[in-house]
Amino acid sequence: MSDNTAEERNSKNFLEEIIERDLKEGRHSSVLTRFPPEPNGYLHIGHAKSISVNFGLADKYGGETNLRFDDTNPVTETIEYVESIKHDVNWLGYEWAKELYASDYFEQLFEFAIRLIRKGFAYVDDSTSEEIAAGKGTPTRPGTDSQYRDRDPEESEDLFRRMRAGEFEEETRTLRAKIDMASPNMLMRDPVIYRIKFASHHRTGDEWCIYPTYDMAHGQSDAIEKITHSLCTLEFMSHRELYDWFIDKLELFPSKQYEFARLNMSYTIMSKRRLRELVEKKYVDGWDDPRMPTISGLRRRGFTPEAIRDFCTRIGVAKRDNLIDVSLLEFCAREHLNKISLRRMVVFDPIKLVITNWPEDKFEELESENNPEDETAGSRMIPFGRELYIERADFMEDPPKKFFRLAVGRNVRLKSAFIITCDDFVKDNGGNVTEVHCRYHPESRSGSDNSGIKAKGTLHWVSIPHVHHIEVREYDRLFNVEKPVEEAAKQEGVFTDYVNPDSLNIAPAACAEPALADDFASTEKSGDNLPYFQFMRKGYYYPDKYSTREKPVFNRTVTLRDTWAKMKKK
RNA sequence: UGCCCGGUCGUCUAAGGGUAGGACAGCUGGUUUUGGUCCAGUCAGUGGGGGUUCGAAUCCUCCCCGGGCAACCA
Repeated sequence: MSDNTAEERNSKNFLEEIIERDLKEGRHSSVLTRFPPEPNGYLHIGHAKSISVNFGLADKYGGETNLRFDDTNPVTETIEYVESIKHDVNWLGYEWAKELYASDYFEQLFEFAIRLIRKGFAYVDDSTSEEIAAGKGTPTRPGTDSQYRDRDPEESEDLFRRMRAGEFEEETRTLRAKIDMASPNMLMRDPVIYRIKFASHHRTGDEWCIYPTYDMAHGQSDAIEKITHSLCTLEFMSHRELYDWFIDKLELFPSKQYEFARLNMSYTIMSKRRLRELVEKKYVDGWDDPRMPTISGLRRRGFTPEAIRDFCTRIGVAKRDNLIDVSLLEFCAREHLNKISLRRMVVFDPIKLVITNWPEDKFEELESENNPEDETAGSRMIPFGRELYIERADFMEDPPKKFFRLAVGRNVRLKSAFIITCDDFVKDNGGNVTEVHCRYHPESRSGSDNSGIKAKGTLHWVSIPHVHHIEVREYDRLFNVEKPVEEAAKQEGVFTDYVNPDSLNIAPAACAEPALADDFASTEKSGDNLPYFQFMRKGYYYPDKYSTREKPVFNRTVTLRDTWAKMKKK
């Protein structure tokens, strides 16, 4: 046990310090957090961070976390999103204490509003949205009082009840908190807290035609649930003053809001609005397109929940803006997938290899381990014969010294099979190599090699008569600049200008060993628990949701680290 | 130009008056029937100026830089 690990264990992030302080000082005796998504889009990796923070912290201190949908705007919210969010949180491996909805509190929030009106802390304003905006002032100029600001509380209450009754058109009246039109905090300049919307709500239907705004609902919901630590992202910082104001004026449970920096990741975007735009304008296949940073996209791509949780732990929590390198996510994926994935051999760009001293009609089944990292994973059999496919890139006519693969006069090991020596090759009229001829060494059989022959490299291969064709989809980053939104602002363009046109490359007929077809047949019922694969020397792959036995489709999650590719670049 | 946050290796994140540490990325080697994994090593940082102090990433101050704030969105 070194000092370093001890140090790591003791280091706390600022939220942990706050919680420990509150516990120690007796402010709270337990911890209750909440994850409060608005059901107006799919969850993304940034939400995973928030989920990890909220559930993780509660868990660390023996507390619980509620899942509360912030569903105060029926215009944009749907049940489809509610379902996807629940699914994603579950899939990530978290269990909420209670499933709640801000809409559960509509009646109570209405009563809160009445209470504010009667205390003189809120008033009905007949101004148009333009007039309200104009009256707000600017960050450097104070606002001006609405002409309705000093309306009698009785009159406001009456109007507010009539708003609820549906007597007024949308946009004609709002309820505003009466705070301070000169506050340096724009949000304190009499914010609108109720608005008229004749919209059906996914839970309350047509019961309401007035809906509370975020500020009227969020903190109050926290207080109703007795949330101890209400953790949100930095952009809500200036809402904190309002959050506290409501709790103070309504004399509610003193929930406290703390803000942390949201996750930003290179070569992607993290805004529901913009992700929706990618979906609607068909830049991608849907919210779960494997290139999307959504949880559903990552799942379809083949990332594991463990990898995503590990990622969220590694990125930490702080208040400074950040841009996490996507390579960290890839590292987390490789680290987990390496331990659990089944190894299979798939040749993407085949070239024929003939074992000249192997009989034409002879085939042998060779055993190969499913996962060298996991003895319990067992093994499978692979047919071997005279004619095989290997990767075109694994043979060179004119190899450099550092090339460890096939070339005339050189040896390589065929994975789980024999060492072969290359004698010759055949070219077509165009000068393309069409066949490679090799001799195998019988005494070099995998597992009982007493040939004494050395081979620098090992190749994957498939027996040509036994090939199963599969479609493989290889993905690259969705955007070709690190920060698409910032870049667009700088160049006075739009973020979609930077969508990477080569983010999807389909290999329609890669050649797979037979075992892969069997693996797939046995998992065709689909779901979230398909097996994770490593195609040897290539990368990690996961069956796509549209994959069938007739037409197997695999998504590349991430490549293997490739130091040879790096050497070639230099 | 107002208010509020923030600034530590390339990227994240620790150190809360006492040796600036870890991870990812990079680079070197070693092992290897995956040029994977694993192992070892290495490169690299406190935005700037003053001040307090025996001692400052840490406290004070001025400056610089970055972000947020003017939706009947959340």
